[in-house]
Amino acid sequence: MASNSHPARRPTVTDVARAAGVSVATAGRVLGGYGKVGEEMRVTVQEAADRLGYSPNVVARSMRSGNTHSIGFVGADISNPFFATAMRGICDVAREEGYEAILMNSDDRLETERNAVRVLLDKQIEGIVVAPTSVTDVEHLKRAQEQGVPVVLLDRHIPMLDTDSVGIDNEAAAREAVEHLLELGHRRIGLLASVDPEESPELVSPPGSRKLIVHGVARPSIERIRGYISALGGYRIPPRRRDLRYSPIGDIAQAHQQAFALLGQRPRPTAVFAADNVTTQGLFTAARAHGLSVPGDLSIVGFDDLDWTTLVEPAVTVVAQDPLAAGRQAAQRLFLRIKGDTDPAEQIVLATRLIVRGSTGPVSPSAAGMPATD
Amino acid sequence: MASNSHPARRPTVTDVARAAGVSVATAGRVLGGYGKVGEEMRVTVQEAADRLGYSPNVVARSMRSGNTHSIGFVGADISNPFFATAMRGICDVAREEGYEAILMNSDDRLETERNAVRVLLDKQIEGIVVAPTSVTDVEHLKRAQEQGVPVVLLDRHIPMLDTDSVGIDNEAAAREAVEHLLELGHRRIGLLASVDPEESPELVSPPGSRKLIVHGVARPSIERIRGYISALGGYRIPPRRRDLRYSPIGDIAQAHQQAFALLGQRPRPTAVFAADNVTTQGLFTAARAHGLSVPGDLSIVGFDDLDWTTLVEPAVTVVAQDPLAAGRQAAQRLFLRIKGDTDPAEQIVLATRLIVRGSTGPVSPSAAGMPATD
DNA sequence: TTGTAGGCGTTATCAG
DNA sequence: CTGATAACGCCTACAA
Repeated sequence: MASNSHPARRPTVTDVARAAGVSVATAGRVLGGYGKVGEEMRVTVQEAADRLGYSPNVVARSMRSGNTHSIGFVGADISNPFFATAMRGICDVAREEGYEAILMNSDDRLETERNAVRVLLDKQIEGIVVAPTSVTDVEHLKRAQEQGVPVVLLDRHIPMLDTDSVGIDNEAAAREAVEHLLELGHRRIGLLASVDPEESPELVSPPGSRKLIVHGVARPSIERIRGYISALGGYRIPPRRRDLRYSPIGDIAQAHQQAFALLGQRPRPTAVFAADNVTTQGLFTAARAHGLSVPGDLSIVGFDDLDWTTLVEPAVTVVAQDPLAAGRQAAQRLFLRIKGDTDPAEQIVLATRLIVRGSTGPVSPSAAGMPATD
Repeated sequence: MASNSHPARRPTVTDVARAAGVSVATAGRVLGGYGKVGEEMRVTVQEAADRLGYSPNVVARSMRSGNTHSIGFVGADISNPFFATAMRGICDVAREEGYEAILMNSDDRLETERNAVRVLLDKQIEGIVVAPTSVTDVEHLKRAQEQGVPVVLLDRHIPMLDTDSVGIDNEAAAREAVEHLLELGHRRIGLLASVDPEESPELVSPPGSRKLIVHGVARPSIERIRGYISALGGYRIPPRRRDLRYSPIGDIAQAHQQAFALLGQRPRPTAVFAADNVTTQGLFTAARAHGLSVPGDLSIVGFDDLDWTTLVEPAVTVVAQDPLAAGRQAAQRLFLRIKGDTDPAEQIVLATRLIVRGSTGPVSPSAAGMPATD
């Protein structure tokens, strides 16, 4: 009842030792569970510890041992379902290993990410999982590695950095999605993608060529655009600039507008591939706003198997990835490195799956304003 | 180029002091930004620090000062959108204060939660935001407070614990939702709720009374059931046991099944209130599985304004809360306490909003198998 | 088996 | 203003 007014300083090994009438070394051995201690001593000390409510100060322990048993995770935004689920996987693996995870949001801003990494390093975390904002500006990540703190990349691979990464084959996944549409007879297929306004992709057609080439760093959306172009190429269809629309990352309103504009064209694409979950949602609402019947007037393929894609009518055909597995794998890889594994960096590619649902169907003659060229 | 093979030990104040040819005390003053240092010394030390790439070891700093600049968050599951968004709010406020957040999932299991809290305390975090699993078993939280570590409750209030809490008025929110249905003329209104199988609510009718009373701790779902009963009571409608269905927390398949069973009754309720986002989804899919037209055959009110509720047709009428604000407020409260505020514990009640959308409409004569009793 | 002493990196205290 | 020194709580040599 009579608790001290000032919040009772946590008892230390020294306190327990004094209370038990033994040396700090002995108390330490019992409480830390190392070395040899006689049976009587052990119980005496343990009783004293229990009585005082002793619990180890892991900060002091970390200070001595150098092991903080903490890892860091840096992602764009934890409220994004992809990162939230990945974080869940990371936390699960961390717990299995007796570690905890510190979470930092980068908001997809390089400066914030750099800060986050620095803070984590200063906190002496033993490893970092990061979904990097930039694939070119990576000094901060390199520095971490040089300090002996392993880094695992999530959702992105950085060739110039000798680092494990966990992700998917974005180009192949997109290609599969678009090929699905092509096989259904669609020939005019639009694309929606989220891009960083600062480093938006450039579509270049070399002089004298009808071909279109994408310039830009290896962000997921860029690679997915490549997949789209590549799939069309397989059918000898040149992509048209007007059929590719971009919106800023994470901006659902812009995604809707871009999709709406894309679908307002005459003639209109008979199918659209949305390269990420935000544009998928924008595409879906835009199709409805235009009063288009799906898949009658328009076929839709989206990215990421979010709940809502099965709840709407018709359910949306999507490219599915597994963020929980991605998080787990990234963490597992990280712990291998923490434990000293020095194998060459590996690029782990997780499977994606095209889930065909009601939003895609054969091209209808009425919808196809322009017949296929072949 | 010639980087050491063994990952270069981080330079310490001592290293910098030696390199600059000054005492550790002076170097410490410059690098830690405390005390008085002459201008020449300052630049000399700073240059040496930059040259060596010095960065403070905050673990050692924490060890001395006792301030780890870390807080903990314990929630059921970060991959749940509610917690993910709340965590986002917590992280944002923490960053503003120069703190970081350690995340731990409790999976809604008491034992896991206890462990999490213990680990966090041992890590010397300075405060905890927790969405507690149990409102009765709170020894671990009390212990934290006794150690001088402030605790703020999220999404739940525990009367027996003298602790700040941030949440909503679950009973009032549910009542508003059900009253909306009553005003539309519905008289037979079903309820779906997620409950902990271990402490499932009991519906008791005192002998000789037609009244139904809910026993159970103050979990959100229980309070929402109270709101449902209270709303019906306002219209002199006795709740019927068969119209109340429960499914285990987080189990979407069970939620669907329970909803399906509820809608399979003859006569069927003309409206259903789902008390949380999982049962809302189950209710929506079950209605479709029965081929019911909404709101023609059945009106639906759900809980939580998730994305999908606006994407489906018709959009779902829901009770909306603001998890981002909840997280922010909880963290703000926590930092007040960390800074020493000793005002009496406050129970912060955030506003909810009934968003009326297409899934609710007036009761149709054909759907009402049984006329109202009055 | 038990105890003593020192140090991890930082900051605070005290002299100079 | 600067420097030597002790201390935070724990663990590990080493000595007894």
